[in-house]
Amino acid sequence: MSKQHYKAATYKARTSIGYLVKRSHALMLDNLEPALSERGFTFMQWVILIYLRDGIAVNPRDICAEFRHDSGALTRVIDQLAERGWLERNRGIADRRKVDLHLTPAGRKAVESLIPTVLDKLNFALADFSSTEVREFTRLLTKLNHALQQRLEGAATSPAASTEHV
Amino acid sequence: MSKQHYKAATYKARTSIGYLVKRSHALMLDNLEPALSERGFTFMQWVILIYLRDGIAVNPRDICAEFRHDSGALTRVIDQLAERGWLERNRGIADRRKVDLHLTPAGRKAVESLIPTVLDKLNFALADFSSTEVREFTRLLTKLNHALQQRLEGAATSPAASTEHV
DNA sequence: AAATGATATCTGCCTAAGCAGTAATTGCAC
DNA sequence: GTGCAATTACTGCTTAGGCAGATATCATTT
Repeated sequence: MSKQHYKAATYKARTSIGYLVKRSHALMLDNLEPALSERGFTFMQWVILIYLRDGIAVNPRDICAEFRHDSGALTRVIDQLAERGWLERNRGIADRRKVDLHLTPAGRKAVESLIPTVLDKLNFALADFSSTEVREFTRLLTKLNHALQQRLEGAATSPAASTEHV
Repeated sequence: MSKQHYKAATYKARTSIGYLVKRSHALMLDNLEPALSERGFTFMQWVILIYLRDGIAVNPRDICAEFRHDSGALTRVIDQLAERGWLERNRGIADRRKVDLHLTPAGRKAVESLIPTVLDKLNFALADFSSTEVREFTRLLTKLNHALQQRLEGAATSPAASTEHV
């Protein structure tokens, strides 16, 4: 049985982790998106480009899993990026179902030029935080993600798991 | 000048607060939404109902500000909730531009019946966390939100503020 | 009090995300 | 090896969110 951090008698939505995470996400987007849009990029386009830079070569499937984005929607974002010459698609050689994505030189240049802007916005958001706080914040978020990822995967394979913790 | 928590030379998207927050948000939704949908509610419907329960009576404007939701989209979600008899709209008495929202008895019953499900999912997500961790996590998220909220409001009134921190 | 500007809600339009179904390919059981 | 289930990417359809304008009301200035 899981710990009872929240109890019905005392629960207020606005102090719950769920609400706070949702709000943080929205505020971070509002912080970043205008800067990207000025340079002609959407947030999802940026996400894919930076992921390609960090991961060298990847398939749409990996991006869907990492960013929990819809597979159909992703195909269309990749279409846009390919049309503008920032990445290329190649059928996977080991597994022909897959599509290997890699940045073109122009794409690499574009993403590198965006990085300072994004870092600036990130540092802007965390200006009041000490290094220790950022480190602890990172640790807690990673821990939450890791736990949820594992639990959700488990629930997908065994439907009974959804009530298992009740 | 803000602290330089992130530097271009060492930046990896997957260890940044921005990415981690986005991912947490997505995973929390995946955790909660199926349970709500089983009971015939969407996430946004739940959000409005619980906010009304906590805040007694509120206007759409407050919900937009709190949840950073589009005003037009919100009108339509409220339409749905009103049609199903869970809340009622009244023109504001002090200010006739505003609309006062309040739960009907049926609406209150509905939201109360959903709370255990939601708490269960929240506790499920935080099962590995100690009380101290949850408290610190809450504090850090609140701090981030508060900082961003203030900074974004400032940027809205004075456009120069967007580069002020560079 | 008249005029101007700001605020709150709503409406229509457009884009993007979510969902279901398809085709191609692979892995596995037998 | 054949058959069957699972995986990957894509396509069409539906729905919800984002954006720009319209309307009604209020606040402020003169």
